Amino acid sequence: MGRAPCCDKANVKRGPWSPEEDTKLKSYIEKHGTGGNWIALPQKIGLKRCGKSCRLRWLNYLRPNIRHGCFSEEEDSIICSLYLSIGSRWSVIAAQLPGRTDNDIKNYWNTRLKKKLLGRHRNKEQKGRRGAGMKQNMNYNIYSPTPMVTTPTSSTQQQYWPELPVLAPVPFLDQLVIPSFNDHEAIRKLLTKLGGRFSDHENQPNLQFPVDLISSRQQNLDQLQVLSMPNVDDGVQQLGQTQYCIEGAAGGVLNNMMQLGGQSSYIEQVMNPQRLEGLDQFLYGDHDIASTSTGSCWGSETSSLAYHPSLVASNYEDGQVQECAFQDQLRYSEGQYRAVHL
DNA sequence: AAGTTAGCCAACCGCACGGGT
DNA sequence: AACCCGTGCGGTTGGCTAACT
Repeated sequence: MGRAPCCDKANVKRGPWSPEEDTKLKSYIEKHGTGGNWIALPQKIGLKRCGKSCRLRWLNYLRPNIRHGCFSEEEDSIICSLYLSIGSRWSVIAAQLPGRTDNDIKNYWNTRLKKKLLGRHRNKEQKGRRGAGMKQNMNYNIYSPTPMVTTPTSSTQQQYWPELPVLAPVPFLDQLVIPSFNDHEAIRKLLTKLGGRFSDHENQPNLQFPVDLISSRQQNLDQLQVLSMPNVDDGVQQLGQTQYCIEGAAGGVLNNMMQLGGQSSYIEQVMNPQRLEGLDQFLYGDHDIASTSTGSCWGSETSSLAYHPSLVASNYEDGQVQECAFQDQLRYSEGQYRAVHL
């Protein structure tokens, strides 16, 4: 025997919402709030709708500051980065894009962004098979959390990305489904080609996040820290230790990140513009990706996390919360995400 | 012009989780 | 500890529209 349905399916209206229904729901919630009980809400208003349907309509369409369509390049980059790191956690991704809903992002990813990525990838691969040479300067790595290091052992002072910490366990990601060889994997491989370089996880099982970077990052967050969803809280507390930035962000996002804090930020330390080039060019440019070979591979099937605090806090400037984005985040999260002034 | 296909997106479904009892 | 119930979430569906044949 399954659980009882949340409402009487026979007596609730389904399908598209009428303007009248929208008005009723919106005006009521604006005046009285949800009352903490979506199930009872439609009866109070006199709507013949399921409570869940009301909630969905409000969250995805009626609540203030909702934006639909016209995703910016920055948003594309953020979505891609987060998707590659945390998978289809649409609500988490949406929380980073004020005004966007998880449903919107999900639809956008499934209908456009994924195809955009794969389409380009395939085109480039075909190109590559036609004999394109190796591109040597594609050594940026949008995933590595570590700063570029100049090795004195090289006569040319070559820079390299230390193979650190590649797959540090992220508490709330340990249940991620290991992707089969499907689109996820294809995209991951693609992004790897863009420069994702991962160390051999098996050979370096106990990698730790560099302490100096942790402290640096945390100093920048002393104005405000955004704690993530409940089951993520523990992970957030360990952000500095376990998470690293993969934001293949477009310039605006990067700028926002760099604005965080007055001092040299984590992002500045770990991000090399060259490394961002890959994703952006992949998305928007005409970079010859397939001709690139970095010998990269994903160190493990488990996903790493891109949910770095700098991204979370990308709407903050000089420690001040930009009110709109802040409130929107709070509103959207409905308590699932808590902004905490420390 | 009519039929077919593909793309998009709002809405629904069902499961998991967490709080309350 | 077990159960109930509301909520949140991701996956899926169905309808509308545009593009194509």
